[in-house]
Amino acid sequence: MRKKKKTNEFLTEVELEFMTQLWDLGSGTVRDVLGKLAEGRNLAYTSAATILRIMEQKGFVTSTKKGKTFVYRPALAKDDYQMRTLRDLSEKLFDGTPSTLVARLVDDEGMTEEALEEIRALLDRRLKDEPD
Amino acid sequence: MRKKKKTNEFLTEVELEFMTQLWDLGSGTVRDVLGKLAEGRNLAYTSAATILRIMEQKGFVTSTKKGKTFVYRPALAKDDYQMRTLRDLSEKLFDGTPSTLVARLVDDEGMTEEALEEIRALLDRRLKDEPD
DNA sequence: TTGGAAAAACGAAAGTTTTCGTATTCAATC
DNA sequence: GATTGAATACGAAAACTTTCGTTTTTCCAA
Repeated sequence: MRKKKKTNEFLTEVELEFMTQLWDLGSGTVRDVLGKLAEGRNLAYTSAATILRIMEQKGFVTSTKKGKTFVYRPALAKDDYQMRTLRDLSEKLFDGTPSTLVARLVDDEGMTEEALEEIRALLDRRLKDEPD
Repeated sequence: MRKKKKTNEFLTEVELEFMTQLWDLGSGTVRDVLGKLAEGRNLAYTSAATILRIMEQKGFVTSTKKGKTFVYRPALAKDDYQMRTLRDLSEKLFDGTPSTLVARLVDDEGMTEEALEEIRALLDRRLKDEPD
């Protein structure tokens, strides 16, 4: 029996790179996305097209045809994907305790006072407005 | 010119699985790590040995010989790796704003009140004890 | 000392990801 | 209808990851 093909619910590195542009654009063609990639990134048009086609196969994006050109659109919201990713990371690297995750963020010297305040404000709001 | 080999500072999925055991054990042999993997995980001894050997090549672990057996040890602290990972994730998926990351955690319905309190306590401590 | 069990060394197959070339399709225009 | 420039379709090479089989080395007990 052939090994079962791994159906990953997570984006690969390049897929994330592309999806980030699509989230930003809302929707776009191969050329739109390609044009929005980082400066030094030299990727052939056909490569970009292939990546988007694969992403559609995997269900990460949908497409509609406009004239002869495909317009791609994210099939999942960035928020949702962010949360899914954090759950996974929390599980895999933080022993399932999200507070350890935040602890590590807070330990980070690179964090500005402002960012920290912002985070606390978020928590205060959540703990005040929605007491379980 | 052959393409430069990508020197990734991050663990692959299987490497993380192994490193997690090593962090927990402090140090261990191939057999120690293998024995600590999840129940249904059927991995040949030689596979485990290969993975640890590769991890050593990559600099993620070090080894010393005890009798005829290698004892492996993490070459980086879990804390450090957690932070490195969060920085990367923050950059790649959260537009470089860690507070968005925490926002997504806080939005998570699966988060317990207790975990939220814990996180706020962390922040209060950090903001109180170390005012920049 | 030596036979055997356990570990290491090594190579390679199989799977996945990333990239691109070539062929084909398509629509607009000449 | 033929031409042509742009897009899609497809296959495959290259790189990396995951897994394991075979061979070699090593220690120890009989």
